[in-house]
Amino acid sequence: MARNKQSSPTGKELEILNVLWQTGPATVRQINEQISKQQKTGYTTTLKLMQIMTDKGLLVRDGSNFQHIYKPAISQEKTQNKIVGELLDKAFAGSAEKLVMRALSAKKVSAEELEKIKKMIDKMREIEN
Amino acid sequence: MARNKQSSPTGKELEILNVLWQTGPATVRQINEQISKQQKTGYTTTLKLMQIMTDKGLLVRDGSNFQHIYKPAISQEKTQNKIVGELLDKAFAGSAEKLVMRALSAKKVSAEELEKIKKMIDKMREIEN
DNA sequence: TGAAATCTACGAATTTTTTCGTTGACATTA
DNA sequence: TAATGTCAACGAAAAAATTCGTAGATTTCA
Repeated sequence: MARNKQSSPTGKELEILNVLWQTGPATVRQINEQISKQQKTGYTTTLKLMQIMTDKGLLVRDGSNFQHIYKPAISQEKTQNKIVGELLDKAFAGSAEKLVMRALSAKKVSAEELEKIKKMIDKMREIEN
Repeated sequence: MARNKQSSPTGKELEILNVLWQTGPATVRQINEQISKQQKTGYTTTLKLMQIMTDKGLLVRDGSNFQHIYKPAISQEKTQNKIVGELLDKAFAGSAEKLVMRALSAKKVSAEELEKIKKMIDKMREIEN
């Protein structure tokens, strides 16, 4: 039975979701191969995790064939929003500005991307006024 | 004995660190009171956690008095950087731009703060060139 | 001083997350 | 069809994170 609304996915769950978001619906084996590139993981480990995730409502399974095909039940966008929301509370006292500042300094961002961000800010300010 | 370099603090650990960063060095009780505002937590639970954190090197303890005084052993800045770095990998495929976009849309940011961010971006672009 | 309150230390239990071995069903192909 | 390989289900174990009860030390103050 599907469980209730959850908080953010755990680390491994997120890894699995990432593969699915990037490559589309996939079998356990395909996902396990991707995951194992970074950190070798047993097949049944990934399988179990994905079964649990299905139970939680994080994944949807098509079991009509021998090989079950999984896909995310939640969008990357929504998940990212949830994660960022939780992070804001947990580590940035709710200040999105502080988080943005950290993100900008944590990693090199291309001039092009910086431009996109500025545009976004301008758009937000229009709405504000 | 102090343990090795860690990955990001766990959820509860972060809660404790937040209190310490915000209010400065404190006793277990003071911290427990703050934490319990959001989610009731037993005194010994917090105590134990803080002892473990001290062991891990996340906190420093002054035990010269009856009431031990704890303070963070790591700066908020460094911790935030680490957390954001991990988050980038885990949930944003390493793209700081995407994270920034999410953060901006996840929470209302004041015009003033938006301005600060723009300034930061401009500064970064100067360095870039 | 002695009862009550407060504190740390410690061990252990609980919960959550992650891992994996085994089993039996189905598929492939020689 | 028989051997071989792939798969999902399941239970259980291991690891990590969190919680708490109890005991003994120190402080407070009536």
